[in-house]
Amino acid sequence: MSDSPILLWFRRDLRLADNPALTAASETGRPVIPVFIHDEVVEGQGAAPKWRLGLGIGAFAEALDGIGSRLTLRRGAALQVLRDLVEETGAGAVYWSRLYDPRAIARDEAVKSALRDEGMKAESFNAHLMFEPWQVETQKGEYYKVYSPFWRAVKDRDVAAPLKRIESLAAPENWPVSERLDDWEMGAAMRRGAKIVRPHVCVGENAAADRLAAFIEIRVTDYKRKRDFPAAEATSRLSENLTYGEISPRTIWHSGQRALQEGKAGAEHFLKELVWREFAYHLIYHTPHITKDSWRQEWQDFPWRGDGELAEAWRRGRTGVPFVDAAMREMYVTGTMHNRARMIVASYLTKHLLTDWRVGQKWFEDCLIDWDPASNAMGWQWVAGSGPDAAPYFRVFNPETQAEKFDPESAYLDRWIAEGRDDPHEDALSYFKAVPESWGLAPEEGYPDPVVGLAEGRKRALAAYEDVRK
DNA sequence: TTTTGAGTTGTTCGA
DNA sequence: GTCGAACAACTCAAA
Repeated sequence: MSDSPILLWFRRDLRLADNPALTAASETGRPVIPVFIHDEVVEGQGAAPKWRLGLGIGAFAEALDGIGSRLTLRRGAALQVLRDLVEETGAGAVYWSRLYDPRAIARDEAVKSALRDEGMKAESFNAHLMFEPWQVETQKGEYYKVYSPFWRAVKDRDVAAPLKRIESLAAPENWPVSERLDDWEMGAAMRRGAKIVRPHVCVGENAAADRLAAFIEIRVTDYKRKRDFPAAEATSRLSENLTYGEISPRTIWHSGQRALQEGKAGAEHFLKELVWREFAYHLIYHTPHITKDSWRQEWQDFPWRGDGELAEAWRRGRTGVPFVDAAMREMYVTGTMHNRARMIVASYLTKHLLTDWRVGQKWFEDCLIDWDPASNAMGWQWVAGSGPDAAPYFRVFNPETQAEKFDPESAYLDRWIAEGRDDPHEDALSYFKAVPESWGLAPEEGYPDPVVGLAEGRKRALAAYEDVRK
């Protein structure tokens, strides 16, 4: 038992550096068997995140090969797979990094108690967050419901320095049999050609570290000024890597803190964004219904429209509102969307089209390579008005005004809208190659008329929101 | 217990 | 073109 192998169950912590579970396992000196389990919690993901996860697993398997270890892949219910592996390898312990969304918590609690009942050591670690949701509380001992006080509560806390990259792992006498990643067909649901999206993703721990370094070196100074401009390439784009744990939040935190100390202007705004992610996890942990139901009880009965033609126009980037359509196409082709654009398309769907925020949430889950259950639940409800720290009811984004303010040169629209342009941008054309033929889209078809007038939509939204208030 | 100040990201209208 | 006010009222968090 004392020298029995440890199963290291990887999930969204696909990295060798600053991985507490991995470090703890390594320090025992016992053989470590890295495992990734493809279970229903993975199965429930949308097309793009699942495809992107497959790329992440592939890169991480290579990284493990590089240090003389290997990643064992198995399909099935997590508990059963772990039991099988214990049986096959004689492992005496299972380590993993905690997750915080309700589905994962339910699964992990069941796994932990079952394994312990069966005499196994089962330990979870924190690799995903800087501040555990239960370690931040108000003076009254409650969780935070507003971002600013949350920020003030954590901003001066000490965050432990990142752990060193693991350079070698003791191998077991025999490796368990692994399935082949290709057989998992992680990209099978990608209706948009994976070939179209592939050039826009940035996979793996090394790439993530390079991305961070480049951001801190070049862009953080102008972050405050430029981050709101979707055509500016002023953001870090690290959400993609954070999602799969290819970089740790505290690695980013410490880089940001160093930049702050060096007097780089945008550093504090950057750190605040990282803490927004923490806040989203704080909320999803304390109020897990945020992923499915109105966070505010009084919004439960808001007469949202369900899915339908309007939502379909929104999904297809054919609302007739250039900024909205540009953003939806950006997401379809690249798997990401600029933050400001996310707010605008969400506001348009929930307010101008009065459509249920869950319709939008679901489409984002299908399309975003940085899909994150906590950030998205919080973000959608924030825009819809049903969430914590919510926008005042009268805050309805006007996509035209926003375009004038944040895309004054029209660079974003030019990049993503092909119709009616003499020499359309390559990315704008790639959208038409990416969409399913069944959508029947072609750039020469012409640009659609607006599905609803902006002024009319705004008026209608304000009236509906007025009603719910009473 | 009560009070106080504040609350990510907006738009429109009229001066 | 620019600027301030109005658009509501309520909840949150700390003093």
